[in-house]
Amino acid sequence: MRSRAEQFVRPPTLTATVAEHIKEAIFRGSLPPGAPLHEVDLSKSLGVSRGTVREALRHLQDETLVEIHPHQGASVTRLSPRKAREIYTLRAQLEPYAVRLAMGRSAYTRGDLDELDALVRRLGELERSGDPEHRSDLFEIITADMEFHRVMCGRSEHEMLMGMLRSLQSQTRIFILNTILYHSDLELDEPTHRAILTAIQSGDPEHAEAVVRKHIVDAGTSLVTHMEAHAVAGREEVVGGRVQGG
Amino acid sequence: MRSRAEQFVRPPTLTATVAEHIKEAIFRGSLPPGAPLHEVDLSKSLGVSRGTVREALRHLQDETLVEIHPHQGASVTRLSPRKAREIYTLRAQLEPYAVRLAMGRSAYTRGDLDELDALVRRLGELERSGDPEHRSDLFEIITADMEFHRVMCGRSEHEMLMGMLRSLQSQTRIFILNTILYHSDLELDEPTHRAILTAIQSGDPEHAEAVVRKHIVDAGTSLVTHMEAHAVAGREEVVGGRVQGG
DNA sequence: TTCCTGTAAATTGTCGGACAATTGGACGTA
DNA sequence: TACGTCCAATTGTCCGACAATTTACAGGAA
Repeated sequence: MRSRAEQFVRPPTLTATVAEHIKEAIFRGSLPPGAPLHEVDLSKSLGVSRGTVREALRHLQDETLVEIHPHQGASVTRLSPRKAREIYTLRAQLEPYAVRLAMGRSAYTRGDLDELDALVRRLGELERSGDPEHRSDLFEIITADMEFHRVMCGRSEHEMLMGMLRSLQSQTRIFILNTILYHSDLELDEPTHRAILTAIQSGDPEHAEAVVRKHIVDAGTSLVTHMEAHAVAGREEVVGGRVQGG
Repeated sequence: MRSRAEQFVRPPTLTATVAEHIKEAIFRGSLPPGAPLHEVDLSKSLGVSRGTVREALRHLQDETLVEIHPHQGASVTRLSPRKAREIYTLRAQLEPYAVRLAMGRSAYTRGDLDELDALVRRLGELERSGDPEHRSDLFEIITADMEFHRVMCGRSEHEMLMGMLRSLQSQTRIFILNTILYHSDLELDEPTHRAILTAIQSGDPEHAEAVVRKHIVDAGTSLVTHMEAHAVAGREEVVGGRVQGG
């Protein structure tokens, strides 16, 4: 919280709003991986010009949430075990580092810890009450999960690092939502998140770093194993647990 | 290398060409940090439409090479010690990791090592013969430097990691070009690059990793110290501290 | 049938002009 | 000096148009 005067919420540019809208649809699963993003259709259904849609799509491309093939159009980024592995290995490198940075400066306030605690509890409730077979429930679970990671890393006060993590976590959302949905042997994240919080509270940066890294490595390994088991040899692209022709 | 028939060089989209053109100008220093990027001027001087220029600028924004302030226009990203520290700390995290990945799979071929060796030698020649007070000489030196790092990390075969490093190295170019230029107490990079290559050839991943990390940490620390000492008017916060390793 | 080829439809890439929205600065007044 | 108004410059967004390219399909040849 800054002590400065209140900042008014500026109306963001239309392009940003459109990009946010599409992103949200991807996060919720209404736009699954591979879904075509037709410029004219989008501009008509959103009531904006084609140019604005184009700009929004380019931004999402740079966030690697959509793929653009020249003269063929844009589509939601497709999934592959390889991409999953890359995302999780990078997160396993960067998130522990962020936590170490924050702890090295004793940056977690009492308020931060309370916030993390609340997020862990909320995650637990959602995981117990929700049905991961339902997109809306799964969306809530993933949102709580990502929020925990965001807050956890936020205190690093490392702007560029946070930018990278935001992108990686966005992509993580797509993977979890569209992979787990069809196979509900989902492991609960509440215990590990609880363990992370405890480690942070312990005040030992190296310990916390190790716990965070292990959590991410385990989650990544589990997801990748899963995807590879359900992928058909020779076909790398996987969408929503089904194999797409090449 | 695919065994398929030869791939013809596709004419890239105009937007990509324009973005590349502007990027090159930034790398060469003809567009220094803070330089305004006027949409109409650019479109007229490049002979393309304003929309194309806009798209190109958005891409460069997502690469954090230009800043866009709503209704005020775009400009080349400004420098700050903080940004320098962020860039180098991230590189110090990611490049050693890339080298470790590559060495763990024994991915460096004889050809790779020869290529790296040639780059080290070229760097040495440039550093000895060039005058770092001249932009064109400095540009060549930096290009050889970055090329070494690119090849060094390229064998990691980690697409997403390479994407991040490409962006970080692009920004590194801006920093070096526009900081060193005015203060020629430049440290020669040939010896450290030589040491890195030797470490890679030694076959010990942990050793190589450590050498790479030290090189980047040292370079970052030197640059940040430099910037803080010579803080220029118009720059924002100047915070103490040095680039920390892993 | 299967393979090839050429044509047409669909979609994106790029252009130019137009106007609204916003900003920064010049100007005038107290 | 301080303050409020007006104006010019620039970006944000829209529209319509056409070129370039890909894809689908129909039709012909082996």
